[in-house]
Amino acid sequence: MNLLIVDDHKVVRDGVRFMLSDVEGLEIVGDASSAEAMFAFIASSPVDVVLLDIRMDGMTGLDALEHLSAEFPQIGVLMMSMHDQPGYVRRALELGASGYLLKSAGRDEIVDAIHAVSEGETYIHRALMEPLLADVVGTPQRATKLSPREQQVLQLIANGSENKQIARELGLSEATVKTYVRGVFERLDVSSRAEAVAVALRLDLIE
Amino acid sequence: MNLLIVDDHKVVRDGVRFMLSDVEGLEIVGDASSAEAMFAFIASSPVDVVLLDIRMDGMTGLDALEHLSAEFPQIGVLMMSMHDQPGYVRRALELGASGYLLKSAGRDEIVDAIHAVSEGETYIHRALMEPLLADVVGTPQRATKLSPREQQVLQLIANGSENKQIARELGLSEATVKTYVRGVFERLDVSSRAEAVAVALRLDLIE
DNA sequence: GAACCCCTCACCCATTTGGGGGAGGTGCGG
DNA sequence: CCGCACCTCCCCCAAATGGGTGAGGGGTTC
Repeated sequence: MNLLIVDDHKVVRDGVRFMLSDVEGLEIVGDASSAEAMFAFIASSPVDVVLLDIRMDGMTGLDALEHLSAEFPQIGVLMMSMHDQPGYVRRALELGASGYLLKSAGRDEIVDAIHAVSEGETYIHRALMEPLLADVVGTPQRATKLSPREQQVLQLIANGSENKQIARELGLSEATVKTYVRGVFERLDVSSRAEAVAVALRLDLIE
Repeated sequence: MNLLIVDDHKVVRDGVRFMLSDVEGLEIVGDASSAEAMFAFIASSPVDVVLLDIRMDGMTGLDALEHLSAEFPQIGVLMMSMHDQPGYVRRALELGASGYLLKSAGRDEIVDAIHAVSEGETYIHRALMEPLLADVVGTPQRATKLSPREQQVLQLIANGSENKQIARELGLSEATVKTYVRGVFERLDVSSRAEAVAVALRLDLIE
């Protein structure tokens, strides 16, 4: 089985390499420090499972995941993250991830997860399952995606712009901007710009 | 020389361990996954240099750094981070760090940094020096710290509260809350609550 | 073609925010 | 003791925000 490690932190790449170096039937065929490098590698070499960091420079892990599972659905993607918020897990699964690991995971768990993913199963870290299920069953799931315009507007809000400035910046009327802001509030289930920014930053919807 | 690794991600701890396992004159005497564990270890065993993740569960790396350099000034602290914002670096140095590494660092850089720190020098990742200097020389340095009250207020703002609610929550008058908000704006050099939340989240001043 | 989402804009209205000013109190370090 | 930072509160005022309702057009999907 061919494993590709994608993470922009060299210590993590090397750490995983060492941890998995003596696992039977598993070959680490490469590593990449960016989404671009990952796609380049996949295009030239067969890969069965990708171990993908959820947060990277430039294109984030989630964006990369989206393209990856759209273009190469046969490849199993195991997301790795330092975040244990259910929102991340949910979004990753929606975008086609086969598994979700925390960076606090030990060797055995990583190996288990890779095996599970290579056999088409889904592996989720134990500690994440419960809140995830509660999230699914329970509350009116907070959205995990904004429309492009909404995202733009929220980004500008996070940068300190007020509606008038945003309208000018985007070439819209102020009324339209207000409509988008309301849309953001609804989707994120918040009631102020500040809270919206907090939530969106946590969910990686904006930078 | 005795090195202690502190990071809540097991892959990072193990990665560093493997990377440094064959370095002459360097002994990795232990690792810890939390600030509490770190202090417990230091209390019972001599440590020369601590490799400390800037972000951890519970007490953050920066909090831990503050206590560490206050109580054990003879210990060299090398901060490790995924963040390359100058704000982090500045704050870490203010709090007594001897060096600052990115997690994208390779083996050689880590070894260099540890040696530098053990000899009392300060090691900063090349790419971080320039913006840091620009920051020092240039613009009216954005503050890196809020007063406790300001921090509380901003935290509530990030959670969606408005001034009246904050006042009730903290048992203050609305006027007082407004004063704190103005203080936050000044310190962070921003002009809206939303921007303040964005900046503070990035600087880890609030959760 | 009907349902649905996204984009765009408008009007109304109460409340909140942002930005000045000032002013007392505590407590700590030089 | 004096400054300084922090905490607390008050006044004023213009501007921005949040919360409705409504409405037309474009595109996709079923």
